[in-house]
Amino acid sequence: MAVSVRVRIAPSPTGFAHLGTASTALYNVLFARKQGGTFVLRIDDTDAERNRPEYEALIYESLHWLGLDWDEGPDKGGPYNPYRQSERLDLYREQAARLITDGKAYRCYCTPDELEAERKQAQVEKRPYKYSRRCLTNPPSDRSVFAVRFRVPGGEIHFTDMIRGEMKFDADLIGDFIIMKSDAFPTYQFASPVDDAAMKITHVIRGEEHLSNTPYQLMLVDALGYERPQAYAHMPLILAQDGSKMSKRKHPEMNLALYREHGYLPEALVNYLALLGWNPGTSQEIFTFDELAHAFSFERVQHAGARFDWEKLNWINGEYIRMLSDDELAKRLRPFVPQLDEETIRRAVPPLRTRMHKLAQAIDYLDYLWTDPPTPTLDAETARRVRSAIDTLRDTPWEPEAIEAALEKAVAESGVGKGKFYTPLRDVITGKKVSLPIHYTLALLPKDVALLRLQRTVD
RNA sequence: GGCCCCGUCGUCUAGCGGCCUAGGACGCAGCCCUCUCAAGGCUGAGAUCGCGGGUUCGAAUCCCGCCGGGGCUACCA
Repeated sequence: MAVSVRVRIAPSPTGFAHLGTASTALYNVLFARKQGGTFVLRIDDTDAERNRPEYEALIYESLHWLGLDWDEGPDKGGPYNPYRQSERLDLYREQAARLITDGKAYRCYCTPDELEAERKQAQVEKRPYKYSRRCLTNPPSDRSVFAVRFRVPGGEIHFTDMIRGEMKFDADLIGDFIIMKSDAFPTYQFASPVDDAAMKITHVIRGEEHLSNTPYQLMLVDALGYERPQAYAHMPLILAQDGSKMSKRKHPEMNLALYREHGYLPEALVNYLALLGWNPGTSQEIFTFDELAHAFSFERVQHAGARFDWEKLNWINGEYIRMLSDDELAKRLRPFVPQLDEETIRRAVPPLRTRMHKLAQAIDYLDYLWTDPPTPTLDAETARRVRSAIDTLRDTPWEPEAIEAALEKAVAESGVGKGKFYTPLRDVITGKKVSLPIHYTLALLPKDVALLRLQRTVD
């Protein structure tokens, strides 16, 4: 009888919500949905120094925006409350005490400086560093501040990674590591496996940076007598364009808020993220969420890190924009052009939709509607053509089709081509070299305003 | 330094011993459409499969070494 799948993400609220969190969350959700399992959100706020509640809110917000909703979490509760590690401190302390009682962990009174000296010494002697176990064999009696160190049993650690297969680590190479900090907070290495066990997590899906951490956590799981998770999956990292690891400092694309601000559709970002490191084995590029959940499998996850590529994201986002209905696109455009009324936005959608790879670009096409462009100086011949445009437009119904027809007639009579005729009109109306097709450009502007802008250049 | 993961067009990738003169997508170039910009259509350039050895009748695919990148080795997660 198979127990139902339970997966989790455990982000740290130490800064803005970032891309890696979204990516990991996505793979967890995809797996959970496919297996009919449960997706848990746990807040890993054991770094008292750097955690901030507002960052936690940012995580909720970003994940909700992406549609990656969780079944259990600090905000909605669940059978394994609480879901914030800072509220589970008693559990970690109890378990650490149990390990100490069992002789599987011990108090370490070494100061950071002393440990640093040990490490340096090892480096000088060109030998791999392992904690000296000074506090295990010969603890000082005159100190009171301590951390708790796990007594690493050594041996070989085996586990299954759903992406890479059977993994094997030599734990004799791992030194005794700290599980409880001197501030009585657990380290990640400790809190994570304790909570995974307590919350009955069956599959641990996380970034590749945790692959080497797995033996640490498995030793703890064994020492505590917990059941091991069924399997792990370590997802390839998302790299910056230059192939380096993404850093918050140098790579703004890490910040999830940025995507919303620029007008990337959450479903497009999800689609892109799914394709970064995974492929369906078919030529399909655009997926609904359900299609992703259905097609997803760890066997088809890439083993190497993948570089983030704006161009591909832009293309996918453009595809999604073009697939939206007129009304839906108008609705999503609203926050980007608050200067415009709904009716105007709605009328701008048809010519706009093929011209954006992100929603914020609408501003470049539409800002002439609320910004008065400078009045250019026209030569005599151009002025003559503008006058003829004014004449024909004055009696034309203010609709794109009618305007187009009227203008084409004026063009034919002018003896010059459309390009020569329309370019100055575009310049006068928008002040730009690029705009929506001229008849839309005109139609979106109130007729009197459009005629005024034209008229004042020829007066 | 030690341990672990990884290495196919610029990028994301297909490939799991012969179907590969290495396929697709993004991007790029040209042409068509066209009032600008897009979108769309059509064509095209682009990878000696990191390098060097093996194994094999035959290797991008298997093995070894090297090089390169990344991760872990924290009282950060």
